[in-house]
Amino acid sequence: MRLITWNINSVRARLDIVAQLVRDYQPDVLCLQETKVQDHMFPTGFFEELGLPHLAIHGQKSHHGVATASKTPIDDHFKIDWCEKGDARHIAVKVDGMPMIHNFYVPAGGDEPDPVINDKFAHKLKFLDEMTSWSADLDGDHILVGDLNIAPYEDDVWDHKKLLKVVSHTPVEVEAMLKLIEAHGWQDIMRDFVPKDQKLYSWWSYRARDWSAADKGRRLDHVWTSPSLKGKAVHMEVIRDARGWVKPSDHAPVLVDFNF
DNA sequence: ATGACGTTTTTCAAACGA
Repeated sequence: MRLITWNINSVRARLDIVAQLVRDYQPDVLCLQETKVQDHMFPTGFFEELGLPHLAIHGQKSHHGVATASKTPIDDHFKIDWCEKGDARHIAVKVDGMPMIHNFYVPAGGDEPDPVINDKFAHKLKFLDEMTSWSADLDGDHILVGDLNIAPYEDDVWDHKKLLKVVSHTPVEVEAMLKLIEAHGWQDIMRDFVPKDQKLYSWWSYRARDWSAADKGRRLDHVWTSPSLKGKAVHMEVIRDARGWVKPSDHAPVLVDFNF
């Protein structure tokens, strides 16, 4: 089973490269974040033509939004309203023969890493706290993917020391994420395939003059599994090339093959 | 670290992203 997660930064603005990804990599399940489209305007016909006709979408106008597309039928799906804000940051799907797949878009957190003066950062920490409580009570087999907006390890960013006060890599966020991982025993699949002392990124800013040459990346996107699924992932790659496609997202897709 | 870039909207400027 091939799973790809990708923060697409507007699905409607990027239909061409979604098609390119699906054609070139043939995912069984594709999890998108930041779709930036209300459900009634989602390009469902486009996904049918791509061979991913089964959709579970949770969108809103302008911001956020997640969508999971599958080759085979989605038997069940549900959304969780984290922090009771009514925003679109999660959808879970159950596809036959696979574990439950949770697709997340965790709040970015704004600029200032201080919950007292920055409501967005406070929201991010509360969101992580709710995910931690939820994870602690979670039974069964689950896959959790998405843009979690935190690069936890030193080699998940291009310069650990320079990013210590930059939201996405601050100690308070990293501690919250490690606590979240511990709560369920989440397996960090990307790091099972690339050792923690090697650089691994999934996002590069649009603002760099030459993103690839500068290579000032961060690993903001993740694929985790329940501990019961240890050993089921057989391949992982960050599709870095996609960051250089025409009119790219600032995130690269992350691909994992599972042997269920 | 900075500045610079891209998407969206009761648009042509501002909010948001990370």
